[in-house]
Amino acid sequence: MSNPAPVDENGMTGIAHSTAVTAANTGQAKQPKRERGKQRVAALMNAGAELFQEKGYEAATMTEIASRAGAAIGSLYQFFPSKEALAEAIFARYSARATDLLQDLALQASTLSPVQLAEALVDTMLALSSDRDATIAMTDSVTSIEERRKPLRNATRNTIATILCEAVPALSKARATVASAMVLHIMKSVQALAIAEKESGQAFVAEARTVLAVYISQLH
Amino acid sequence: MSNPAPVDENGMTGIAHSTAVTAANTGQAKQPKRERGKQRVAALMNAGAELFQEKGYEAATMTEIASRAGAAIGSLYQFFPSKEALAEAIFARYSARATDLLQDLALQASTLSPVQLAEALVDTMLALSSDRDATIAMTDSVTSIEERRKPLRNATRNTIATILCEAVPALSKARATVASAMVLHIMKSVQALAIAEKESGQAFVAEARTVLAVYISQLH
Amino acid sequence: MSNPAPVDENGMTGIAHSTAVTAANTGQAKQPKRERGKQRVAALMNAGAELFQEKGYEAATMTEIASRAGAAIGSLYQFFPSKEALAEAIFARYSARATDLLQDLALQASTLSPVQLAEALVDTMLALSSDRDATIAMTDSVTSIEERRKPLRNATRNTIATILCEAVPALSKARATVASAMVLHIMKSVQALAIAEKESGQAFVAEARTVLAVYISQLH
Amino acid sequence: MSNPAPVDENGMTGIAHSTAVTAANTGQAKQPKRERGKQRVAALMNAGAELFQEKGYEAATMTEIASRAGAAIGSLYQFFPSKEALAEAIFARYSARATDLLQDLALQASTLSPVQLAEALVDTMLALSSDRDATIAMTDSVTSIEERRKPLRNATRNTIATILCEAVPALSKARATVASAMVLHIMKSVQALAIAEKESGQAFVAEARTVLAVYISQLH
DNA sequence: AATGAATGAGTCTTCATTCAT
DNA sequence: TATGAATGAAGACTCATTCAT
Repeated sequence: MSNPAPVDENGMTGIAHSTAVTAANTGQAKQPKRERGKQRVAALMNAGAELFQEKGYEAATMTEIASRAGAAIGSLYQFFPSKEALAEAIFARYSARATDLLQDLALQASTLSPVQLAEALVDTMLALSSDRDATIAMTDSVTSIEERRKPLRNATRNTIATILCEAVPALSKARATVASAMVLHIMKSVQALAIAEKESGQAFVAEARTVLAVYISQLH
Repeated sequence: MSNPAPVDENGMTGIAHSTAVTAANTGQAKQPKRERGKQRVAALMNAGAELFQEKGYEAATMTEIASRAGAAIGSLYQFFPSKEALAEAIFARYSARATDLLQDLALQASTLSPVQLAEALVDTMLALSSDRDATIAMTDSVTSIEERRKPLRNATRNTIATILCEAVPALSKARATVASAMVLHIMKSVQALAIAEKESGQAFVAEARTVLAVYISQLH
Repeated sequence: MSNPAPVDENGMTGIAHSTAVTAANTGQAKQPKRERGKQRVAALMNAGAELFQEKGYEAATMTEIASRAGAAIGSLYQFFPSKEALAEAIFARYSARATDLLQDLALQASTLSPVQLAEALVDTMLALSSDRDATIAMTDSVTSIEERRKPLRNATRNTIATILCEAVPALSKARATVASAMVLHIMKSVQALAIAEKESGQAFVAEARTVLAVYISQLH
Repeated sequence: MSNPAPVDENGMTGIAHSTAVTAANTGQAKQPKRERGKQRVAALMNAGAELFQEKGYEAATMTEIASRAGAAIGSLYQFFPSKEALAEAIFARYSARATDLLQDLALQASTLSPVQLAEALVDTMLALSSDRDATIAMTDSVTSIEERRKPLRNATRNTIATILCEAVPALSKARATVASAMVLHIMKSVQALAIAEKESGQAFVAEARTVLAVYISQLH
């Protein structure tokens, strides 16, 4: 909302389905043992993602994040030992989701027509929008995320390149690489244009599907 | 650099050539009377734009901005009464440049082929990239800029829509509006892809030109 | 170790053998009813004494103390209702030990030569060194201990004065008082010099015995 | 006051008179440029030394230190970028003073009788008492000071050993080394006993002079 | 006009203590 | 009784802004 058209790199890996999706794999965060704890961790991460996206990483305060999740500041620190750790956990969750989604798509790529593929890619983007804004907001400020982002982006592009090669058998490896970047960029228009503007959103999503289909169709 | 692929909305107005390009239109900034003052203001704004882009709005400190511009903190406040005022001045400069550039393009639009138009649009984007990153970095944190951005974007889209209508006479007003958003988004890929990755940058710029040409050509 | 040469006042009372050695005399600590409880209390106090000495009173955290004693934080609070209560219990234990030791020495003082007395005093100091560091570390931060320390010191001096009077019958009460303070101070060199420097430690202990013997011998 | 009998190692170097005594040589502290600044730095260091000694390093808060010096918290941080930096500056001042004082004494050692030497040593101690308590309070908590302390102590002992050798020509190097440690320890009784107890203080100072004279006289 | 020391509100983070399980 | 998650007051430190020089 406050980030009307953030179109950064996105992220979806070519690696097998991410094993863990919880905060723990990020590093220091204490793993919640009880069911209650899991819910709290999720609430905390959601609140963090929202606030990071609304006001930016630096401007979002840990106190407000805890407060929005209905927790005390101490509780937030029980699970995430630092603001950066929280940011990394959010990034990890986003990264895992993106990876899973694209991976699934790769499995069916060879059976899809350009139009169907375009639709599937747009849908993938729509499903990820929630954490994406937060991820973008964190990039400039959190060094560790800045570093993790490039690999994610490369993995994503590779997977898309693979998908393109399956959908368009004649496509050379080299062309697929460049094309994957453009496909990814066009996919982002869904978030940049459609989501930011609810009214005319539908028209933009439709346009994105069209452009993607046209672009994929003309690849050779 | 630190902002690998920031592809937000950009900004180019449909309004007549911006009247003032200096900080003056921000309202707060004191107008320097002599040449020396103008240079200092420019240096200050450049330093601010650089730092905002490198570290993000919040992380950039007024002290460091002044320091990079070779000025004392007191001098910075002499011209820009607050950090927000500095941010607005930088945004205003970017906004004015974008407006001017696109406005010029609109004058020649009717004489250009789709391919030529695509090239011109890409060139416009390349010319603006320096201040764009800073503008994006400021958006989340500076409320006043968040508000100014939408109008800029709308104006930009209108101008692009106008350009498209002139280049593709058969295009309806409604379609031109949606198309302008997509054109703008594709233009941003230049910054998102090409600038962020110097090595393969050229290939991406070329791809952007192609995609834009293809997209414009198929409009009707 | 981290307290290379802490030579504060020490503590040994002139009062009869301390009645209770456990945390009980602190007032707050709950008396454990079974053997297992006693062990746990001792473990907790030992862990506290160690940590207070290693990192200082403030830097030592209740969580780490419990953890080192192999107990949960809740258990620690079961026996010691506050950090200060734990500190007081440790002080009380040290105080009682010191009192007992010196008291025993007083009983035999009249039968000892200056050299033998010097040796006995040095041995007393060596026996107490473990808790002394912790006690010193707590003094600055825990008001209640700061207050308890002076009485302990006075009592200790009184007992030493008594010992000196028995060992050196000609000694006046007034002189014995001043001398006791100096004797105590020299005793502390054992901890300050000998313990802190393991290599040359033996030489220092020997020197302390000598000085003490010389000092006592010349009293009159 | 709250540290009635702190008798840690002290510090006086054998190196030539310390070059700089200001806070700057400690490391990061910004050097005050105006006269006003120097006064402020001194006030800040005095307040820090007082509070560290009264409540211990951890318990003393930066806010209270600034407040006692009549400065804002921000001003304190202008000169001392961290609590540790302040601690180091105080230690450096103490270290320099101690070095200077002992060095001066070494120059006249050969002309002094044991009694005169004893008096001079006691006077040296009295002159240093103000910063000594603070230094001791900082030792446990500030790693960098813990490390600096041993060298200071060694240097001090060396200088004292040199003094003893000049005063007692027959003294072997080895014996002088051990003796210097004991002399230093006895010197500390001045602070431990005399200063802590104002009433009977005089008697203790006198006793210290006596013991020192006796000890030095019997060296051979 | 230029300078940079001074200010203090606001941020992240820690940790003693409580209490539901 | 034992456990450890939850709480929030308090502390170190930063930085936008002011103002005396």
